[in-house]
Amino acid sequence: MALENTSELKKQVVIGARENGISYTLFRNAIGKKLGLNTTDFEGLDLIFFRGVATPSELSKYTGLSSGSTTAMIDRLERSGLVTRQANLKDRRGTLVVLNKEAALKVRPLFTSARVAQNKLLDGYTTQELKVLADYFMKSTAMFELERRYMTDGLFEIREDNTA
Amino acid sequence: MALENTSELKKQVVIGARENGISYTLFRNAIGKKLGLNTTDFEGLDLIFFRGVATPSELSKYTGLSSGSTTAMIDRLERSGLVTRQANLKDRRGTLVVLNKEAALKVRPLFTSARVAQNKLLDGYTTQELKVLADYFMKSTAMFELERRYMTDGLFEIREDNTA
DNA sequence: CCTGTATAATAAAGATACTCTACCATAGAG
DNA sequence: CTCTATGGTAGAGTATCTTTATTATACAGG
Repeated sequence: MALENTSELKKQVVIGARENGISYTLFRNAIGKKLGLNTTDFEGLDLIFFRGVATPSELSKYTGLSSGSTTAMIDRLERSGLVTRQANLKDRRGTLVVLNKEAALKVRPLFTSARVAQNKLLDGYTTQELKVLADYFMKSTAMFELERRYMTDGLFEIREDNTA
Repeated sequence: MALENTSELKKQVVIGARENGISYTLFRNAIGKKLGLNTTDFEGLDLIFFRGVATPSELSKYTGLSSGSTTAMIDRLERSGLVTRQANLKDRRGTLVVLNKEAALKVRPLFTSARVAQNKLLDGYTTQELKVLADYFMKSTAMFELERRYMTDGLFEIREDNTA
């Protein structure tokens, strides 16, 4: 029974991961709408929010957008008063996009409820179980990243900032 | 040490979940691009692919699109020969969108590699650990769904197809 | 039965966002 | 101190999204 059960469990995990991803995306879209931002702009803001700073190139990679669209996105965010472009002293070709203080005050509260709920959810797991979850996410992320590169570039590229 | 460790682990899980979501989305976008579909159309096709059938309403909820955009999306998928609209005998107002056989043959191979990799990844976990993962995803999905409703509707609605 | 209201889906207009190409400035290699 | 690669922006043309209006059907109540 344990063996069949395992197969069934694996299916549940795969489907669960999928549905979790969907609900997470829809939740984030709802926040974006609350802020009056479209999906793209909120995705960008989200990265800047978590990192504090981001370059247009990073935003482009993160969102999968073309460089032109990324410029337009930053324009819109800047016009909305949420972010500011700053000179990049390390590379004078580049630009840094930083989050405005008022933006942080506007965005953070919208995440509060979910953050609390997520913490409460994780309180229900033992240290050992949390390790399993953290381990899974790390490996799953690496896996999807590899699969994406495999899809995009045709085949593995050995040298790269990542392992693989 | 165990207690501090737990707090740190929770952070890792939160960040891991986030990055996993990002990599999953980018991976799926790469598949969509391979099929010559934009993000929206592929998201729709993806639902139809996993379910076999879907109504326009379901597609609208799933993608977060307006009804008009959903109609346009189905038009494009139909023009691409990937899906077909069928009459819904249970509700004559409605329509059913079904996946064409050729589409399945075209789409499935693109998921094969990732499916195998995902299976291999899950092989590394015990039955007990898989239960933890499945449990987490179920609860996390419900949590985000509740948070989304909370965000969208302003407050909880007790009666609904879900628990809450 | 048949009237009122809600739901499913579509259509078309106008606004918005995306891709692509071209372009400028700077970095880094040889 | 050239040559090529990288970071970013601009603008044209195309594609997509939202909004409003419309048609058809469902379902509840009198």
